[in-house]
Amino acid sequence: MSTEIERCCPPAAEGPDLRPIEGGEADEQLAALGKAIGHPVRVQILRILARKSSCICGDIVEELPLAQSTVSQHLKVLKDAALIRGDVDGPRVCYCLEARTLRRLKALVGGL
Amino acid sequence: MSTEIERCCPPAAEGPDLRPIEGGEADEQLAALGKAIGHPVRVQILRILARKSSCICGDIVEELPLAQSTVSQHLKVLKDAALIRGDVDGPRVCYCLEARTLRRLKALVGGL
DNA sequence: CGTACTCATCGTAATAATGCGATAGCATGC
DNA sequence: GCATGCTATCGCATTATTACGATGAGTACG
Repeated sequence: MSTEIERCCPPAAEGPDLRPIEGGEADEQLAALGKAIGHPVRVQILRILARKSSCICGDIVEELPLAQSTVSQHLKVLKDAALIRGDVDGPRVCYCLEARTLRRLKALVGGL
Repeated sequence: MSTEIERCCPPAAEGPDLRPIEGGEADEQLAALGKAIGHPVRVQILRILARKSSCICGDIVEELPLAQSTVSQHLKVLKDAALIRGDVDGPRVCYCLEARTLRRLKALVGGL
């Protein structure tokens, strides 16, 4: 069997986003995404993931002056908002940006 | 003396934004703006202000199913984030979008 | 002056977010 | 199996947010 079980951070090529950019649903989505990026540490995490073109695991903890549990909690917030994805890679977890949601956020903010 | 003391929502023509789009400062700004739009009601308020091309005062309260004091509190959050501006017009207050900050938000989100 | 109107602020209660240490889960290597 | 390393989750304390009613500040009108 192949040892290349999965790679995180796929090339990211998807179709256009057909979801509406305003209305009640959109408002909720924008608010949820806004809340997710509404903390400096979480913005920093997004930047770290963007910088490392390849995805990264818990090195994020090393880059931040916070306890591991706290970073894990922020990662959970970002994951729940679908701004990042975490693929298990052996004993560690490989996080990466979820490009689709990021595009969605840009579209929603752009519609303001 | 003229009775036209001031109009809120000026034509909005300003130069380009020279502030950096990333770095510690930018992260803080993005997080602060994200937190400000991180509530459905506040997103709705922004939409209301965008819809009424002219600025509006406390009619916002009428459009929302919330107490006046609660709306006022949300308006304060948006004002503290500089996403809106409130000009006093006689006994009432005229709120309008702060286009400059909105552009700043779009630029910051776009840089993600 | 006094009333009416609009809006901000205060006080309060309930809920959510933040951060940490401790602990549990899980895959890997000996 | 057992120890090790990485991550998630739990429990807890502190602080922030949200929502409301009540009250206060301010202007306009009679």
